[in-house]
Amino acid sequence: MSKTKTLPKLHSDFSVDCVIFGFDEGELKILLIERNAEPFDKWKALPGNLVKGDEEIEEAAERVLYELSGLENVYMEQFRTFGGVNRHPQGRVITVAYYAIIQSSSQGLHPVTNYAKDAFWWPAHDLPKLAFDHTEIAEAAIEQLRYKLKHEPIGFELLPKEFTFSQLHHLYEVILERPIDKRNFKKKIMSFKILTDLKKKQTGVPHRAPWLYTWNHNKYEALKKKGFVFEI
Amino acid sequence: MSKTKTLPKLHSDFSVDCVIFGFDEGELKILLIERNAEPFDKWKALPGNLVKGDEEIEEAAERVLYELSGLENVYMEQFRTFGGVNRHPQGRVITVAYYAIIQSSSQGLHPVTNYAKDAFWWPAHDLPKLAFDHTEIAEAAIEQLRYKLKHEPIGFELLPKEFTFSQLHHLYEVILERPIDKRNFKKKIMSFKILTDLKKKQTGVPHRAPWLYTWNHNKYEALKKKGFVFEI
DNA sequence: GCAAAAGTGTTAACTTTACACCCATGT
DNA sequence: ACATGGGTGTAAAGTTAACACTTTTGC
Repeated sequence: MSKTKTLPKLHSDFSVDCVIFGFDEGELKILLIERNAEPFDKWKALPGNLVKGDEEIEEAAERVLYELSGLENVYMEQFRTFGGVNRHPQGRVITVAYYAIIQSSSQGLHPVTNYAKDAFWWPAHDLPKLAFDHTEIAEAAIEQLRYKLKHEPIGFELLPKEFTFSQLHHLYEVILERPIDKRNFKKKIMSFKILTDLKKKQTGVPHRAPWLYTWNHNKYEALKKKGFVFEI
Repeated sequence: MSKTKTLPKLHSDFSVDCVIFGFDEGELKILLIERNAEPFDKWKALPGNLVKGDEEIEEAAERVLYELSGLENVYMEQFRTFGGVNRHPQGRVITVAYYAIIQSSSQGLHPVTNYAKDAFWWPAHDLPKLAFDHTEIAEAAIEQLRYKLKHEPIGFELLPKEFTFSQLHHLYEVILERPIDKRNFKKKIMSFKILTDLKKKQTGVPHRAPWLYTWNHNKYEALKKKGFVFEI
């Protein structure tokens, strides 16, 4: 018998949890579910699931998001792994946490599974008690989001494809929790040259109609290659 | 029988891997070991180990570092979890990767275990082929280190307690791989007021003796609380 | 006295901040 | 015509970048 054949078989049960951010009604929201199985039956929780034996971790995170929202190709990033010894009542289950950023939170969710019907948006600044260590995970994700917002152009991912300058401005003020000068903010964003002016105005507003913009992702990627760094 | 009692038992075998950085002979180095067990017997690898059932992940990373170096209370941070389906020949073993930064790499290692005797420093810019997916892990850690070096005062952790300005300057130039103006760099670092001037000079050098400084960790923490952000 | 690295200041270019009024639209 | 939010420019302050020579020490 060769040496390698005598090696013990190893096995992992581990999960992914997703902190899915949306921005709606002028505030940052997180998608929660109500569990309908033990452990923590009936508790609110982050969407998550065990990772299958033949599944890449990121695939699993994408699956969780897809089942809940019908969305694919969304901004998603692994940010930390949580593995407290007693975090899971069924044994040692570590969880790899991802955060995702999706557009237009109230509309546009097309859940694919049954259990997703109980998903709902919750204001990020006022989270309820969550199952497992999900409160800690969600808070870490919010911190991470704030950080990213300052250093990468991810704010656009939270807005509809066509958005106004005020929407973007508000988003930054709300998530970073500080006032930002409107004119200076516009100058800075414009100087990056990563927005396309759609040359059309929003309609149906009871005041001066604002111009619409869209984010030019390709242009950003091109600039980034040349060493450009986004900073607010 | 209550519902909870029927839940299946879950179990994880997972590991930590540590990318331990040192700075010596004017270059960035990584601590490697040569494995003396299957799988990947005789291969060079990152130090790492399975996490015990009742052990916190961070504890496990600290244990790995301690066994190899005798060091505790070292700058260490989890940076990503790697879980490719086929990364481990014995089954699905995901690994939580940490990087650590230690002072004065060539001296000062006091390994605690036997297997650590085969640990050695290797230049970070010229890594050999490593076991498992360790090459990918090490490269991700180097990228992370560069990033951190620009945004947090971790350069000091790589230097001896008492260091000269040139040492610090070199360290930044070498790790960031670009020339940095000596005078401007000094002005910037000094403006942060996180160094203590030891008012004594290095001795035994065949040229003008440089002043020695030490990093004032407490002062940095105090400033950070007031909103100060370190940026190079 | 020479080789080696340490130490030091000024100016111009650029970036950031502070700040207030008029404009377009719907009702 | 008025209420609502949209849109715009300038000047002062602060920061960053470029740049070269003199000093100290050991041999």
